[in-house]
Amino acid sequence: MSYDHQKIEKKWQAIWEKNQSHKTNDDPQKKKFYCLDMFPYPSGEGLHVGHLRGYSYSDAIARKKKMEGYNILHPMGWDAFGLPAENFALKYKVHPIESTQKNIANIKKQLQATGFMYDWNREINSSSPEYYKWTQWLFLQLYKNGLAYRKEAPVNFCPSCKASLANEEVVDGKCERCGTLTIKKNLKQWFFKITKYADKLIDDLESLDWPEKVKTMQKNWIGRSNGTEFFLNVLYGEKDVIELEKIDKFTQQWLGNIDTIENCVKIKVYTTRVDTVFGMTYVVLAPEHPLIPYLTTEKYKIDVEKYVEESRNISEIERTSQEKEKTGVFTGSYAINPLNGSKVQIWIANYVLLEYGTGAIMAVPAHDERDFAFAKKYNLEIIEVIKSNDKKSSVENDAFVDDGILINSGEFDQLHSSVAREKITQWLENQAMGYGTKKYKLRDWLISRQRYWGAPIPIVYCKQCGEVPLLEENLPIELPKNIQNFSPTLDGRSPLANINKFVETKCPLCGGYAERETDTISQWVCSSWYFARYADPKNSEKIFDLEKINYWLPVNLYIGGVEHAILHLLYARFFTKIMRDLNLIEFNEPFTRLFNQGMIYYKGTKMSKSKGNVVNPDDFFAKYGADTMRVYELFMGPAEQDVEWNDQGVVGTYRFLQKVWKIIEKYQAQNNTQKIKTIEQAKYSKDMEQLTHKTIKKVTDDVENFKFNTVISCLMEYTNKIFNSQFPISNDSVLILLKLLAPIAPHICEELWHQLHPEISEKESIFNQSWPQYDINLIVEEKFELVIQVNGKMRDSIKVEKNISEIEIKELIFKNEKIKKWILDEKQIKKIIFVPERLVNIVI
RNA sequence: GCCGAGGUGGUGAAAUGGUAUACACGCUGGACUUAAAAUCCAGUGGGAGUGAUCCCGUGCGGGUUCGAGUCCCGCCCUCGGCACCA
Repeated sequence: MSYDHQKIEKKWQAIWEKNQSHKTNDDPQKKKFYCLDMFPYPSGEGLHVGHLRGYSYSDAIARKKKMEGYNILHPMGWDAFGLPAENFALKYKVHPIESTQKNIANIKKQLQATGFMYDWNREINSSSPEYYKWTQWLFLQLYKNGLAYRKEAPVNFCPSCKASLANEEVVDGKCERCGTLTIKKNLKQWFFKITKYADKLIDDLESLDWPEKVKTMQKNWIGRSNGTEFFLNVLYGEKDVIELEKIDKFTQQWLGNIDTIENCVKIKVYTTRVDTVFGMTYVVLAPEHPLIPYLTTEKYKIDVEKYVEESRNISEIERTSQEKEKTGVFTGSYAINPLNGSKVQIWIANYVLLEYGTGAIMAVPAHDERDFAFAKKYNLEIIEVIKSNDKKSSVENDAFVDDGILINSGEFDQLHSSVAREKITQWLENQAMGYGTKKYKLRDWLISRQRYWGAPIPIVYCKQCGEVPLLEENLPIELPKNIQNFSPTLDGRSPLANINKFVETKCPLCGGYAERETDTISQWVCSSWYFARYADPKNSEKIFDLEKINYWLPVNLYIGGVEHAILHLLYARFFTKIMRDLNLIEFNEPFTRLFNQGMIYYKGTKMSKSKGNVVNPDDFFAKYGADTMRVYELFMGPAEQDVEWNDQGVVGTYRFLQKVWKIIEKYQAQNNTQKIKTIEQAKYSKDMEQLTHKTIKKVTDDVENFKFNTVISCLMEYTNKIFNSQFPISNDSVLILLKLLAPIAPHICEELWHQLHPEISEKESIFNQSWPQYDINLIVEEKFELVIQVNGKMRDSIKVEKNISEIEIKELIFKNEKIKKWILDEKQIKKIIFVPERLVNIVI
């Protein structure tokens, strides 16, 4: 019987299904391992072999861990809400509920055909009311704890998706999904206060076994900086102070705690380089800064108004253009440097952003590249206040931006930058003119979407009571199903707004007429907590049971693409911290270890159906089988690296599996009762035993380190050794080969295992066998290959006893014909380097 | 510009500072076959030589070392991420 992959793969998938082999039971007595894949969205295009790479890694790890005796949680589910699913439904004019179900069924079939050991009893679907009930419930918990709020703000809006986006969903000013340039739109939107957790989200990264790249990306995204905020007294024109009463309420508020100091207007600036404050030669406000009208003098009014108007229009369209030419305009007013009392011009410029810091900066052209470029352009003064150690550099041509020794800085001269920052901040604090503070680039998370296919936000608006959260017992608020038109609208309102039956409701507080919030919750929220639900997926009373959470969570290993480095992984960490503060869980970080598998390219680009360059798993499985695909995908190259799919390369792994099959055939055909007869055979048998244990060690270690490509090459070598031998195959070597290969190629190994054990029932499985252990004593060799080098170049190698002495080696060297050629006279030898159990190097 | 990863045969790629190119693909030759496929065997970095052998070789230029793909310094290129964040 030859290797019929189609037959055996179908056979074992059916048997595993029938016996519920992959069902996970909570068993507090057993050590657990939670191995999680990022759940996919149920795309209408189905999966291609590129999608299956990450799943193949996690399945191999999960199966190996199972053989090592762990209780495994290896679940799968669907990130079913959101734009892709909805757009698919709109395109094919079906209801998203229907298309989502269909797409899920299709992908599930593909995953099952690949033979992954998911426990489908725990399948979850983020678009099912049983699930989004708890998404809504979490929203209410955030709301009650002041972590969800509604605010009118200029938000990123995608004109093509017709929905608002979170900052994280805007890449280079474009919609992360469809690539359309986003616009700013003033909308009343719901936000989650992720900024409250900024410090924890940075600091807790330390403890995680994650790729450094991802940690760095998150750190940069949160963008924490330490600096100083301080106030500058302001003069309207050259000499008049502006009294606070003359400023409108909004601007007063915006300026913050200014009125606690004096009764006149000050500008607040933020800097990380307060050590350079004596080099301040002007101050810059962002074009949207609310103080501008109060500061602009008559003489400059026309210029300023024109500039502000222009930058308002430009900022929306040209924000993303590569050429970021700095422009600006003088207001006519001045600010006073609190450190030395010098009077500096107040400018408006496009390179200062309102949203970051205080929307205003002190400009130190000598020590900041942007200020330098601006000062050169507008001919503003440049004062050097930091001396570099490097005598050659000067602030004539470039800003000097490193730390150094202060000069031209009064009492702070001669201090190093790092000391000066502390001293000057202290000085400002003593004068009540400033303080040390931290700033973040991270903004609060915008979660409302003006789309149909999402969980409705559980809030109503009542004429009497205002904004009212729904009662928990009334959850879920279900999406209306029987509607004709769920297309997004152009007016920035959700399609739900047109469904009176949905909108009109009663106020939970007063019972009077109220209207529902019609925006839905971003699908990123749904995926921010799903990993916890798998521990208790069917609980209808609680979001999950704490005991179950305590057993299974956190996730031991999380596998997925690097494209989620910021969005999903940041949101999930944020939700974990919230759930912990709500005492729903007792851990701090959701994913202890993260692994990002590389992408598979095909014909030069990323596999995708729209580009027509996919390898369809259904076709592939028919030709070579799921096991071959799994072996090939892991063999292609290092797991974290992008790799190119090669149709020809596949056959090598197919041949490998066939060879494994033939070995078992050969083993079964041979007479296994024969005793070892010859000396050669005895030696072979000993060498083979040693190789077996070496192989166990290598495979075990490399799987742990995700080096599956070398795991497979090692198993290929082992297989070749067994296959090419003229001597009978030992029982040990075939059983161990099958066990080591089983996590990667489960079907063929299960089949061959059963062929070797015809007496056991099909309920038994190779995956209930224990992972092979190696005996370190058997790996140790008595002899080794001694490399003989002359001047670092290998000239010969000889097999010698392990405990050979240096004197004995010397004798061997001088007897060696090949080496004699290189050494004419022993007096030539300068020295001899001995590397124990490895080599000897003769230096002449 | 800044941060990160990488650059090794015809190709995918191996290599705790110690035999560079394991494993696999492809290619060449051979066996089997009427033939092909499949399978099996041998060879396969470049150069010189009948040959044993020798020389040169891990993006480029230096350095450390008995010995460097690996460590250090300075460049070049590719790919990812960030980018007026004061």
